[in-house]
Amino acid sequence: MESEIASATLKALRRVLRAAEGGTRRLAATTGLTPSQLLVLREIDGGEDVTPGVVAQRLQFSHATITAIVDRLVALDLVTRARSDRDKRRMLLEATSEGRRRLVEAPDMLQEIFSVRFSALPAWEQAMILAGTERLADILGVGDMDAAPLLDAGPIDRS
Amino acid sequence: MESEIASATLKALRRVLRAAEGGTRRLAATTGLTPSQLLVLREIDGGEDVTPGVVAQRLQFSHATITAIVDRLVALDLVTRARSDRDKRRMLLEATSEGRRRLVEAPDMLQEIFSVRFSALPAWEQAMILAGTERLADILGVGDMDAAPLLDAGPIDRS
DNA sequence: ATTTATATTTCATATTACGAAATATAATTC
DNA sequence: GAATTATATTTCGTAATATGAAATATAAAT
Repeated sequence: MESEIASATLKALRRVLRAAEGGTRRLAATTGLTPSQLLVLREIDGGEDVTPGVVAQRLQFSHATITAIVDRLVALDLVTRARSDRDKRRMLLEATSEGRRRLVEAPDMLQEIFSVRFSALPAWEQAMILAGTERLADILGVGDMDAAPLLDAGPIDRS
Repeated sequence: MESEIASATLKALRRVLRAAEGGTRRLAATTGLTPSQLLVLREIDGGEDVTPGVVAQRLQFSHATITAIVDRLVALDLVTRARSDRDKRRMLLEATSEGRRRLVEAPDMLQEIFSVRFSALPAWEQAMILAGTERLADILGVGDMDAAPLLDAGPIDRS
């Protein structure tokens, strides 16, 4: 027994997911990168002392997958690998200037939309959307990304 | 220059996307299917006279990709293929009883969680979330593809 | 010194995903 | 009604994604 309002919300949520999805794709297309490559490149550029392990954890991919994707990014001269001095087991990943350029050239679509369309809305509507989206995120039960990068521990099992 | 409220909304939106993504993955893991296989199986089970073309359109995959995934679902005895009598170019796809069983056994966790928690909220809050989510979907700019039957997270495109 | 833990890569393998070309059927046009 | 055009799906070749298990290397603990 599902209320009318709940199913309407789910429907809207699906639209949101679909739109976000499409955005990532179009974005990847414009950069010449695959979505996964783009995600990894962003993670690398977005943090300090980024290692393959950190990226894997953040994106919920296996280490082997990250290695393969970083291989490609290095081959494309978008990323460099260097051993850490402090702990020689670790590889430090950094975006090259070309890598950063690509990210700048193909900015986050969601962010774009928000800086344009969202800010065109009246304040009360912005507030309503913010409140609704935050509550929605709460309901779906994922903690704050900054605070808890690890809550979501469900790697895919393909056995 | 980005407003505080816009970036907060963006942040909440990212939490939502993350939750949806994680949900689909965990779900696929429990069924023993890959996320893509699960999405395709759902599309097939969820409609009437489902053809590869319809599935491709709904999920925004190429026909070739759908063919490959359906091949696997058929090999797993979760789906059957049969030529349409009306139009012999078309292949009608149907979930087998085993295919339906899998879907029932592994219901959409996100939807489940959502339904339970959402209905526990007071009516005014439900209304606010609905309004916010619908506006958000409008802003993100995708039309209402009405019957998109299920939460849709993460197929990959490499163009 | 040995053991245990951590970080990453290599390897083998399955799957995803695509575009282009091929195949088959249906609908349209002449 | 034959030729053309459109539609639906598959096949083919190819690249990338993603995994688990094993290998490698370093660090930390006993």
